[in-house]
Formats: sequence, structure tokens, C-alpha cells
Amino acid sequence: MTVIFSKKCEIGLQAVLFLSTQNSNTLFNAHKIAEKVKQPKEFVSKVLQILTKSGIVGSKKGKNGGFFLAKSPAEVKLIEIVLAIDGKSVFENCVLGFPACSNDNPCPVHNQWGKLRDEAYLMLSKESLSDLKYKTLKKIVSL
Amino acid sequence: MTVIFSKKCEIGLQAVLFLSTQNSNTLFNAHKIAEKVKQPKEFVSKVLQILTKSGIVGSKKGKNGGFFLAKSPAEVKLIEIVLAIDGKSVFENCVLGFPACSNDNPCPVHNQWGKLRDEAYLMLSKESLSDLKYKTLKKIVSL
DNA sequence: CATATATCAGATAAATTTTTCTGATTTAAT
DNA sequence: ATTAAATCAGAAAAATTTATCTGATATATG
Repeated sequence: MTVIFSKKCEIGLQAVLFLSTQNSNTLFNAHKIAEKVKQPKEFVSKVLQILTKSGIVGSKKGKNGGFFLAKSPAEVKLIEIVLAIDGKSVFENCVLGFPACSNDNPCPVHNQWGKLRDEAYLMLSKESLSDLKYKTLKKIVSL
Repeated sequence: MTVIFSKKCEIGLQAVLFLSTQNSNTLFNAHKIAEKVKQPKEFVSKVLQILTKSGIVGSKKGKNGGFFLAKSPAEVKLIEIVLAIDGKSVFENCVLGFPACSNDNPCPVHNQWGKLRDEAYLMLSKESLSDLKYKTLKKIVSL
């Protein structure tokens, strides 16, 4: 099982993180990216299609084509990738699975989870891909 | 999609929370519990079997049988239910899905997520079912 | 213009998770 | 004893998610 994001989303995050460490003039095809993040090529390709539609990633068809970061790494936050792939339900639904969990009708851990959820959102919104670049490089190299 | 726990686990948490608001001398059969937490009877029954094996819930077979909290609500923490059903992988795996994420080989958000993960663990370990009783009652009534 | 190599779109397959079903066993009550 | 009502165990079905395949289209290059 994944932690809080879907597998799709994890792969999307990994792929974008990888792209952010590379010169955005250089294209990487799905095969190359899949190899870098050690994930199945077709799945990576599918996820990159989603991210292409949402404008985070750009693609070029045909020979010597591939994918690239469509925005400057300084402008992209991880939260964008999460929202584009998994949507916002992780940040809205009750952690215990109760329906209609809200301030007016809270579950037993509503406030505590609310705080953690907001901090998680912040964690993904605060730093840009360029802020994370050094750490990302170190991690990618180790894969 | 669920937030961080599986559906099994959500139902387990809800069922145990419900039981903790009731006199532990009284038995509730799967049908009744399912009705209370508004979830499919057979699924509730399956999850209660898991919790019975792990000793959190007790069961009595035969006519007038049913389930009950096997421990005092003052002794049970939500984390026990989570570990019994989903295991500890949520608290161990990399939130970005990278393999071998560790202090020696951290992902770009390793430390930040580590903090949140620990706080989530604490949130589930700190208060007992009896501490949560008032809040639980209020929520259950509203379902 | 022809060819090789990409993405892209959508269908299909496989795997996993969720849900339901069936039958066996247990037990209280008559 | 017999019966009714419950858990329990495991299989089966349905749904969802993950992964793969196929064919169409696009494009750089010779």
C-alpha cells in the first residue's frame, strides 16, 4: 500500500522531481524517465500524459520527442502534482472515514487531524522544485 | 479513495469507537453494528473477525451472541486498531514512494514528513477510547 | 517523400481491494 | 433434542487501481 498518495501520484511526483533536476531544454522520453525512477515505462507514460494535460509537463511528439518541465522549477510546488493527479480529496475527507465530518459535526480526531492535514498541505506548497533540487538530485542518484 | 487508512481499517475504527460508547456487558451483533456505522453488514463482520483475532474485540457465538470490546475503553488506543488492520507500513514507507527512504538516504521531504508521521502516530496513541467517548457519542448519534 | 521514433488515446489485462455469499459450527432457549 | 440465531472461515463476485498493449498520429531526419 501507498502512504497517502496513489501510485499514479507517487510516480508523477518522482518523474517531475527528476525532470526538475535536468536542463528543461533537454527532452526525456518516457523510457528514459521510467529508467531513472525505476518504474514501468507504460505507467510512467500514462501519468505524464495526465501531467501534460494539466500543463505542468510539456511534451513533444515524434522523433527525438519527449517530456520536459513546462514551467520553471522555481514556480512549481509538489502540491500541484498531487492535486492534478489525486485531486483534493485527501485534504477534505475524514481520516476515520466518517461522512460529513466538519467543524459543526466533528469526528473524535477532527481537530488534530485537521492540523496535520494543513501542515502536510503546507509541506507540499512551501518549497518549489528548485528549492528541493539538491535533495532531489541526491536521492535520484541513489536509485 | 480513503485518506490514509484502508476501508477495512476505517470500518474497524468506526466499529470499535461505537462499541466503546456502549456497556461492554452488552453484545452487539454484526448486523446491529453495521446499522450503527452505516456500512455493509458482511464487511463489518469480516473486519470484526480480524479485530477479534488480535484481541481488541471479543465475540460470542450462537444465539444472542455478538461482539464486544475485549478490553477496557481506558486501555485501548486507536493506533492498536490501525496496526491490527493496516499494519505499520503507513508509518514506515516513503510518502513520495521512493524505495529505501531513510535518514541516510532521504527523499526531498523526508524530515518534514517524518515529523508529521510521528505526530499522526501520537494522535492515535495519546487518547484512549474513553478519552474520546464524549466526542464519539456526538458523532455516532449524527450518522 | 519515406522512415524511424516519439507521444497520445483508448482498450485490455492483471492485481488488489472491497463486498457479498455460502456453508459450517456454536450456543441459547424452548 | 430441536430450533433459531449468531460467529467464523473461506470462496466468490464486484469494483477499483495498477499495469500493459495496440494502433493512430506527429515530427525530425535523411
